[in-house]
Amino acid sequence: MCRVPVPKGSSLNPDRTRAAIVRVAGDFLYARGLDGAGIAELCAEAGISKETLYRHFGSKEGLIRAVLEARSDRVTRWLAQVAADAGDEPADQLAAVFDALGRWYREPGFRGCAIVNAATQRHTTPANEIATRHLGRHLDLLTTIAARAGAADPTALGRRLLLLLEGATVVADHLGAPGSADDAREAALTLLKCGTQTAHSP
Amino acid sequence: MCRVPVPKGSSLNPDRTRAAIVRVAGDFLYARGLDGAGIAELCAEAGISKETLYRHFGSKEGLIRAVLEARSDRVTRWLAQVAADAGDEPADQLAAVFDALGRWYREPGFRGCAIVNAATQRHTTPANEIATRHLGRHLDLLTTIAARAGAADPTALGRRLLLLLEGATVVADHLGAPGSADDAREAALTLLKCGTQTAHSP
DNA sequence: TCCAGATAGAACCGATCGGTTCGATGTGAA
DNA sequence: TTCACATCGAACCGATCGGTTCTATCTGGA
Repeated sequence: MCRVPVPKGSSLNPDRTRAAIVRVAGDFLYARGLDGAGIAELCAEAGISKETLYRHFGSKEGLIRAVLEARSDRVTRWLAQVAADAGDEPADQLAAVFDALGRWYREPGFRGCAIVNAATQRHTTPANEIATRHLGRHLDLLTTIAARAGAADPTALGRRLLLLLEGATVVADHLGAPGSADDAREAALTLLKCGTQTAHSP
Repeated sequence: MCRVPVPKGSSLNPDRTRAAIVRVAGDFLYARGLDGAGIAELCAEAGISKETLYRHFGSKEGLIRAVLEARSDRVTRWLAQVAADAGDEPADQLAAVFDALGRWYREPGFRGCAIVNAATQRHTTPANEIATRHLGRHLDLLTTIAARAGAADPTALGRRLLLLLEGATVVADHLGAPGSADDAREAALTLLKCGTQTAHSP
């Protein structure tokens, strides 16, 4: 009841604490922008003290790096899983990816891609590097799908599909058009068809 | 030589002063980000006093609004002119637009679209509204081209082309790939061809 | 000729920023 | 039992923030 540094009965687990901070701070910084909230408010939101934050992350930039890397890993795994769950047909995988994006765009609090947003706000390391790697991961996924579809030039097709993915996210955010995912899906399927030498139906 | 409020021989012209501030502040805020520089440094960069800035714009947000509106107008006119200069063929106009974007991506100091960046950093009015209108203007241009090309569904094709435009800008910025404009051009021409009922060559 | 207004430059304001330190209090492993 | 460590809450730090106010100086139109 009274305010004590370590509440009785609490379990002291630094790793778990750190993970919890990354999770809460990630949501908070995404919603408010990197410069839209101070450390004090962030700590209050996370229910931790500033000392705890600085012991775990060293600085605000350190926290941001941890948050962005965790988010990039999560999003990358998410899209890969969505594609994998869509079966073996590349066109189905592509459609599933954009459909998943569309559901994301419609979630309350959607504000675009957190990693791209962060790189836009900072445009310096580490945000920049994490964003570059993040887009590269998306490019890998799309290029792989393009290759499995038998594209004449899988890397070129992958790059074009990436434009649709990133464009859809920007348009959903700033034009207020979550339906951009549907447009992107249809465009992607068109590019896939036109970029594929032979239909591989038996 | 000595520091005087109004240098001898200077011509007092508030409108011209205001326009100059918008121009310099636009470049400065684009390069540094809206929260990356303070008013004091901005005024030093523009060679004006804080009082002058606040008399013309009232607040930092007022300055940002003026800067973004001016930028949106300029970019919109620029792309429309590029399309107009490319002749009557819709495919040529589309290619010219993406080629022009590619030249922009390669300019030193390119940092993505200033308006989209601002909306990402603020995500509140007025930046949000200006960004929405800005994307809408691009959409108008692309939809018009799609319609003139005889697209079966000009508005749908316009929306898909917009994804390519915005996606190319994001990818050029954060993946460090100015060649995204070429990818976008090829994808756009493919979508145009596939979305057009009949080739209108005589 | 005169005066309203534009402007520079500097001082100043309260608020907030990121970050540090400290004491009190608890946990968990040796 | 002991002690290193995790944690909270609060006080504190210098710097910077956006914004205001002042004086002095010059322009441009009445």
